Amino acid sequence: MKKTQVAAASVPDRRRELLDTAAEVFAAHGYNATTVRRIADTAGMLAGSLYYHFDSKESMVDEILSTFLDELWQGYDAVLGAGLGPRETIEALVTESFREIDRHRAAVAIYQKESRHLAAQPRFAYLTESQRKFEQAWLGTLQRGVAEKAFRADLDVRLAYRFLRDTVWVAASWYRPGGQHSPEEIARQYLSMVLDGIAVRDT
Amino acid sequence: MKKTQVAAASVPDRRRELLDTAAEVFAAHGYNATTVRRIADTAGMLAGSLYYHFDSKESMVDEILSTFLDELWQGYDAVLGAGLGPRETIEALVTESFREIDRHRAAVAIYQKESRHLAAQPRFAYLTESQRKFEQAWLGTLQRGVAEKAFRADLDVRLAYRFLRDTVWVAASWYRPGGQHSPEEIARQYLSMVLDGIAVRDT
Amino acid sequence: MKKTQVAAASVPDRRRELLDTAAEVFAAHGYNATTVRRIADTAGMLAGSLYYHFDSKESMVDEILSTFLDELWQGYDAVLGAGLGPRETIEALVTESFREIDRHRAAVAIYQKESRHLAAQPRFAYLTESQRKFEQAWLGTLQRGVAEKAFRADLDVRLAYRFLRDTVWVAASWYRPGGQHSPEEIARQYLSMVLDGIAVRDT
Amino acid sequence: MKKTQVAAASVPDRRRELLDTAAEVFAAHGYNATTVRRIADTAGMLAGSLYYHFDSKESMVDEILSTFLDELWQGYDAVLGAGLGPRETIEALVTESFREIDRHRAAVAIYQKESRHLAAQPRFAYLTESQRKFEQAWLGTLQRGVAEKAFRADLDVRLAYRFLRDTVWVAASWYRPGGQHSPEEIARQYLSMVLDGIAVRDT
DNA sequence: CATGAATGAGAATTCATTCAT
DNA sequence: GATGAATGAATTCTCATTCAT
Repeated sequence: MKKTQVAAASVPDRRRELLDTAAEVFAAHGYNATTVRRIADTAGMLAGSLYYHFDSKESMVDEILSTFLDELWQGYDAVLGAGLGPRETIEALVTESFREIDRHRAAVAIYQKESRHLAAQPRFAYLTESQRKFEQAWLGTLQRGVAEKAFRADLDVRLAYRFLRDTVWVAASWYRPGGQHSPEEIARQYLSMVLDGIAVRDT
Repeated sequence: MKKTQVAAASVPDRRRELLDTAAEVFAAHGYNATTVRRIADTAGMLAGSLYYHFDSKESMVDEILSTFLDELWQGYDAVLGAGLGPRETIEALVTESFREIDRHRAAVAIYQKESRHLAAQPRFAYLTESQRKFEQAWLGTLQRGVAEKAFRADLDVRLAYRFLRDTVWVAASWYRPGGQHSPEEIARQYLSMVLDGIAVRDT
Repeated sequence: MKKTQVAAASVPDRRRELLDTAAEVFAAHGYNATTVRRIADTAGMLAGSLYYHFDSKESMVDEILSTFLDELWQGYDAVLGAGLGPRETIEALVTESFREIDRHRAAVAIYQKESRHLAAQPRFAYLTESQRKFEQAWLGTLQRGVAEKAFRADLDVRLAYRFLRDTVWVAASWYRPGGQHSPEEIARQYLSMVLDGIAVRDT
Repeated sequence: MKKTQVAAASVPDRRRELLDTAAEVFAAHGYNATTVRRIADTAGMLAGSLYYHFDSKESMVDEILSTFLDELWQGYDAVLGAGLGPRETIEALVTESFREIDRHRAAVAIYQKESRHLAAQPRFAYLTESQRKFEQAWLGTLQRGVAEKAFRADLDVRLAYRFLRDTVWVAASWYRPGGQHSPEEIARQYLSMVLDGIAVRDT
């Protein structure tokens, strides 16, 4: 009985397993520098065998990135639809982002490093689209925050947007899941720096 | 005589010119994805001809990165040796960094994207070394700042270090020299966010 | 009991069915360009499953071609043994050929396109042998026809042989069974052209 | 001086030389079955080296076929524009065709065997276009011939067209330039058979 | 200094085939 | 009988690099 369950579950599992392996290798060495052979080696099979499961190396990144982005946007949309104030929205988005980094570190790292080149291909148009929604979400919240006097009026909002965006996502390049800080803890620290600064207040 | 002078002067100039071209292409497409042919095309010559000037593709990045780092450290060392307080040191380092981004945007972008894998090769050991000095300079200043109560005592200093470091350098990926903001202006804005936060203070 | 009968009968039927499918695909795309997977797809199974029925892709063409040639030679031998005059023999051979094209269009097309390279392998020696018998039958009949003054004395007989042979078999490349002309009708037209020419006679 | 001439001429010559080699191999083994390595071997170089001269295997056949068709149509257009009667037009077209077979045997053989598959790709649309012009030229001439009572009224003209077309071009599969018959001689014999038939006339 | 031509070591991908289930 | 997964050899193509001219 258990066997049946396992078998039933194992159909998509093999795929997922291989994609996780691929994501790890892509993240470590970069998409271009990663050979299909290396992925296969890591997965314990021959290069050609990967093609039973995937059409191409490209379709592997594709599936990795789109799966990640789907999940990311589920989280983001929940936050954005929750009717929070600007500061709380930023806090929630940052926290959600670190949770995603925790869950999909490899995918995030790939997204960081490769999305620019990949987005040039029609197949990856959704990367550009995601980028756009991203900007809209963060920039909009910042602008609302300035309007509602939650954020400083003297900020260059576009600069602040880039600052926030990069600050959060670059973390994927050094973050190691299972380390001493939980994603929530890191988010709290980041938010503290971003919102209140690192300088002691001159009161 | 003039000719000799011109010739003498133009030899390194040609080199520099080609390196600038190469840096631009490396920055735009990534080191691996950049073919020697593409660099040559951009420079208006054939791929093989580049080998009159350089030993290899690798030696091109090498020269690009080491030239950049040499200049960077000249600036950093001046700042670090000036006997400034922690906050002023951070301000000066950030400003200096944005000036470097302004002057060597391509080199900085390459450094960002490629230094991790390149550093694995002995030839690029200086990248790791630079990284170390980097960390020492920033982390040390932050720690001094906490000790001297210039920076908040409740910070995770390592986290703050990464935060600062990434925040500054990632800018190379979107910065365009000759835009509306001078590097000093951008530095001022960044520092304002980093030091005082983006939130309105509750006075 | 009935089941056994059906099963007994359906074993070779399934084989035939699969061979027909394979022949169709081979004819449409060429032997080399046809993947086992494509045959299997067309037959509604997976590539590996074909290997329950056949040893190899090669053995599929083999069976297709040899089955066809067996039947062809049965017809030819009947004609050649019937004691007809040269003109009548040619007429009968041409008619028989068009009937074969009608019945085994795919096999004929494969034979046309692939027999040359296949014949290089020992396994397909019978193709060369068939070729030889072919030449003997047609060339012999033509020579007999010239001797008996049924055919023009001024012909280059070898040329005429190739002319006839090609003329007939190439038809397999455009012939569609079930079209407006019956094979006998097409044979009649071909024979009319071949025997009497297309020009109006100047009498 | 001679050297300069040779050098000046050798630029396109190398290309042509390689294309001739490629055409020969394609014709002998089929486009698909021909590996790039084999072409390179025959040309005395390594497979990769071919890519200095050509973009792809496909672009090699492309150039082979289009060069051939260009020349063919030059000849055909001259014939078609000469204002000849139907019979003379057919005679001239057939003769011209055998001359082309003599000059471009390999290209013709490739055209015969591969144009059907190749024509499916947009890049080879000109094959379909050529096919169309072809049909128009031959079929038109035949119809005119019937109307002007040069050709028999009881012919199925479409059948006669295919008959003529195949009859002529298939010759490329066995024709060897430099054999005992000149192309003009072969054309004469073919025309004699096609126009007047192989049977002795009942006077 | 630069070109044209080639090398040779991979790279991604394809495919006939095998085999345990 | 058929499936799913894998193998391994071959194929096209890429690219850094070399070198005679």
